[in-house]
Amino acid sequence: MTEQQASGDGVTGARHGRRPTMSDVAEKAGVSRALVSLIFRNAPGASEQTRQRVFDVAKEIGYRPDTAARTLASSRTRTLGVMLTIRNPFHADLVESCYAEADRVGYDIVLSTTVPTRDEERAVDALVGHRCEALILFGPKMSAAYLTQLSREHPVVAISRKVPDATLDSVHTAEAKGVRQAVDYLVSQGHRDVIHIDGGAGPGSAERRKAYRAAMRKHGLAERIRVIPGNHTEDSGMRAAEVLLSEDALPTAVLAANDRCALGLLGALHKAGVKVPQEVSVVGYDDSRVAMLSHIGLTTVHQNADELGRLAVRTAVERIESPNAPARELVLDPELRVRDTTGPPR
Amino acid sequence: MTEQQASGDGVTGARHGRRPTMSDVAEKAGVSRALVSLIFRNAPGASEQTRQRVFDVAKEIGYRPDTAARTLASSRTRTLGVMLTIRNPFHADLVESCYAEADRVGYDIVLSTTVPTRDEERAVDALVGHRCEALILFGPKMSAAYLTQLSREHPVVAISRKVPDATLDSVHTAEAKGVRQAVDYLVSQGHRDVIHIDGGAGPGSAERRKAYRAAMRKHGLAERIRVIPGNHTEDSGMRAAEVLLSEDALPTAVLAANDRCALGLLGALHKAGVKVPQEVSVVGYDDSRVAMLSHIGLTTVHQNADELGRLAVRTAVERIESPNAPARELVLDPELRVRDTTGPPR
DNA sequence: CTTCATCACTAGAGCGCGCTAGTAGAGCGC
DNA sequence: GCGCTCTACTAGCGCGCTCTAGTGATGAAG
Repeated sequence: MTEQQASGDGVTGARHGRRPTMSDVAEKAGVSRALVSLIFRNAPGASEQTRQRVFDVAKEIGYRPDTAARTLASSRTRTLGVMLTIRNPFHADLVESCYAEADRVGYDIVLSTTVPTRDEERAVDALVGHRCEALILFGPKMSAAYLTQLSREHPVVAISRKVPDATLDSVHTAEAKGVRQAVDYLVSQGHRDVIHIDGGAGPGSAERRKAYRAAMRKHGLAERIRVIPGNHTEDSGMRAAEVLLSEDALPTAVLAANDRCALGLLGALHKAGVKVPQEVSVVGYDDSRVAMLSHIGLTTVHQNADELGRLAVRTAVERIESPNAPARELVLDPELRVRDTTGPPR
Repeated sequence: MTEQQASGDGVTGARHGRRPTMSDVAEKAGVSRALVSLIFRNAPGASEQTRQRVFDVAKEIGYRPDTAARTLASSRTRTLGVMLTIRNPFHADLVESCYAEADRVGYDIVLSTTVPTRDEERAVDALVGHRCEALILFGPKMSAAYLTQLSREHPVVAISRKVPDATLDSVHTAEAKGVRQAVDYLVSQGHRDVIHIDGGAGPGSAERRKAYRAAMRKHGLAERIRVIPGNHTEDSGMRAAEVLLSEDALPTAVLAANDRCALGLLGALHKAGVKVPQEVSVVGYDDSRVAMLSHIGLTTVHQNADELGRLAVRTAVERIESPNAPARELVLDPELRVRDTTGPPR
């Protein structure tokens, strides 16, 4: 690493003084603080002329409303808290649709991500601390007990997680249906050795695992059922590949926990010289936009991110407006998207 | 979509009552509010016994400190604002390292992303509204004027963006060096028709474009210089592919604006049946973890995300502590990572 | 005994804003 | 003139917390 002193004004001068407040604007514009407040809230009751002058003054002295003070003073924050895993490309898709819908209904969004050094509880704490009026959790892995407790204290919408006897709203895809489609398709192609890398405690994993077992049994392949433990990261796909490659024979098809897992698996297989789909077919889950774009052409179970995000925001807002309404579960239909990582068995 | 009423308690009961405050905790624990405050700030001056009792009571009634009130009351927020583009996998890498370093130095991080419906200005406004003590901008595309103005009002660290005559701190990779390595390598493999899809107004694009031209000239390939306009999204790679495929002959190598652009390009080439690297070699830029993992095995210019994030946070904190220190520019060396999307020309 | 330090705790101001309850003044009808 | 309405504005409380300047109790030192 090299370090240089920027060639600009060298010493950057006495900057970053006291942050201007509403009173500063009011004083400079020759009006009361209350009027400035009113104007910045877009409330009626100020003349157009004064309004303009206040905005001009504000811009001139670099005034921006203080979110903290606003939040504190008003009972409403009109803010939704979103917990996500930033590494997950599917979550990026969801975030975009959430923003779009939140804009439409006049809410702000605050993001809080989990990273390896920051668990879900910390991410949630940050959102609650910001006084979000509702929490939208993308594929939460937290315990059902914690989730239930949380939903007692705040409006909570879970995406891609079904909670039995739920006291919270959830929006998800019919996991079983997606898995069934995938297995049916693989079997119709002639596959019999279809294995599943599961998502561990990840959202929807239990349902997918169950559905995989059921679908295999339906096709009379109960004896070929095999589940390799995994999770929702690329790493689990790579590890599963190691396991498979260490054995005598590869299965002819693998149903991965999600797209990330599938990508990890593909990477490891590719490194080992295994041809996809000639030697092994691979199916993902999510259809995150990246999977579609890359030249991988991943066959995967499509979840409608736009719709999931939109519904989550709408449900959250409705929950805020009527906290005592019955908990709802919105279920979207998935759809298998056949691309290039699947084909007939070798 | 189907909708079901969750099978739980049906009506969710009278929930989400008034949020408990410090006073509630104080009253229930039989101490003053000030003491509770002190305990939650981890300040000395309370007995171990009382401390424990207060924590117990807080947990029992579900108290969590209100960030807004905290922020308002204290001059410091110990919060760094990070502006990013959530779609960009490289930004995910950066976010992770920022969190890790922020934890180490005792700062919080607030994220604000740009999405198609939310531009950089709005993302920055949100951060400033949250009273972040410094802003860390991942590859900002805003005008130099706006950036300079912003840096006069707040400590600002830009990642991957060099600002001439800077009054702000920046942390980036030696763009030119990376591009030169890539061109040198391609030429050493025998390529002569090396074209460049540029990043438009994206961070570092100007430098990379310039370096590409210089490197080509150095190899006596001035006449082969060709820059296709693009940006930092997958879409631009796909569009560039369209352009190239509509022509008589493909170039033998393409230097993409970044990994996302390279991925889009690879996808489109693959769909058109063009073999990589046999017919065309492709080089990315960033080395986001996804590029490495996928079975793409993208040849790309590695930027050290861990180090970039770490340095950005450190620089931000140092800037907060000494606002008048000279602006700094930290430059890391990039490194070409040769994988599977490059080879000798056809 | 007094003095002083220390510990454990409290009172209360104020952070920047939203919002309710007001007021001053203009315009109007009678 | 009077009362009325309407527009354009203002006063000031309080949101939940931090933080300074305290208080009272205890114990050790002199």
